[in-house]
Amino acid sequence: MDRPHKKKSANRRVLIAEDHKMMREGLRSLLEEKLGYDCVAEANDGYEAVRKAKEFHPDIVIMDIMLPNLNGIEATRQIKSQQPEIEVVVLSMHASRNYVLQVLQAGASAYLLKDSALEDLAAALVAVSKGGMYLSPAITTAAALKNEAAGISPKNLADVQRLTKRELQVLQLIADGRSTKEIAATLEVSVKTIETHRKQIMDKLSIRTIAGLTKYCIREGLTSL
Amino acid sequence: MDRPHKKKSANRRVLIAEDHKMMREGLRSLLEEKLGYDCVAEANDGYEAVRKAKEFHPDIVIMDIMLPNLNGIEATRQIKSQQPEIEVVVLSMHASRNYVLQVLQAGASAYLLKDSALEDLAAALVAVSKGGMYLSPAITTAAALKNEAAGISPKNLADVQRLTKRELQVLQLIADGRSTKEIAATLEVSVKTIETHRKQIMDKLSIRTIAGLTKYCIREGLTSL
DNA sequence: CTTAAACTAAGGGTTTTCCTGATTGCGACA
DNA sequence: TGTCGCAATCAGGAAAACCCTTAGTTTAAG
Repeated sequence: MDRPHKKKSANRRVLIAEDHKMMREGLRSLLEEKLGYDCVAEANDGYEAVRKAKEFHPDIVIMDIMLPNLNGIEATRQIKSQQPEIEVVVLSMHASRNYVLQVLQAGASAYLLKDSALEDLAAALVAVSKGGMYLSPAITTAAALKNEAAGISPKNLADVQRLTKRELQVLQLIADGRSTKEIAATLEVSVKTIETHRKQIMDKLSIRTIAGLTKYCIREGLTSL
Repeated sequence: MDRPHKKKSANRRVLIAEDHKMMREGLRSLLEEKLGYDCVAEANDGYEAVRKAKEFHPDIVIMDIMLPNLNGIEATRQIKSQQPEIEVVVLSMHASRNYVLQVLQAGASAYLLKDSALEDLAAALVAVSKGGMYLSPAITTAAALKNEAAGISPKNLADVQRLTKRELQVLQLIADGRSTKEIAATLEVSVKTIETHRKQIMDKLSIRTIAGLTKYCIREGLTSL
């Protein structure tokens, strides 16, 4: 009664926030032709997503996590803080554990990998319509995550966040392409120290290669391309 | 007459090579519902694309450029060398000039950005069906590129593109985080050989670190995050 | 047939990494 | 006020990777 746009016979109204037009149109086609949803608007970036969510009051927002200008997580946070009745389904390329946590914190109700099947999307949409949650089957630690997300506190905010200041500093330098020796010189400590830090970092992140660390840094915005 | 599968009344048959299932299904929906094509097969990576092209003999292959294991360019090259009558439409995230050149060299007939509109895809498909070429409008240097592509010679190919097939292969594996030893094992050659390739790559690209190579690969779409 | 370029690889010296400890200093907490 | 945990520092020695040079084979081009 307080949501006049919700008529029993109408399809559920969806906003698609995704920066690749082709993906967007593909999604729209899937949603409209196969799943019977109504795509009332599309957004190219995070800001547009927030604006159009306000303008169109969709029931559901399908949100790509990697949006220009304002990323999907932040956009989700803003939408949920202004219109908590809107359900957000986040689409992501990667099954990165940290991401999932952040996404759930931001208030999203579903985390779907982009290589999930249509059925998964359908399942996610049904789940969130009923006020439930949905995590991609591929997210193996789903149950654990939910628990974590429930009792969230800065302490258990992902192994990842447990990097110390020094380690972050070193990690950034590694991803910038500096050698261990250079880093040691820059920070004015011994090479051995940097080696230890690197090992710690790799252990904490469960990443075993420089290439992996670099990618991680790019994902986390610690370095640029 | 030498292509018995081409009947006047049948829809044109398409193979989709794209590693994200959701994108794949979206594309399939667009192609089948809106454009009247027949998606006869889907491929998850480059090798599968080559295999399924042989198996299904589609008229057109829609090929993502960023495929795991064997990238879209190499897959295109292999398909075109075995079945030159198949037209390949390459999809890419980036409007990277070098890429376009490589793609055309590999024998593709169209280069489309993933944020093109459906009409662009439709236009590209029509163009290649008629034996034409199509480049995304966003590729500003399109005309210049075509000329370059016509009179291609290894010399003017930009330092960057002088990487040989083998070197590209090695580069991709490096950026994926494989060690020299692992790469040697994978390609079944000696560690020394890989070292030589790596050195060649670094010389050609003027990049001296793994982190740099990784970033380069990400920029160029040779690896994903 | 000659040349060039891609791919392969070895030898041998240098550097980095990897693994296993160890020490110091600092805040927490009983 | 210990002592516990943890961040930050560093070392030794073996293993791996790196660097530089040289070179054989194959293949495509002229």
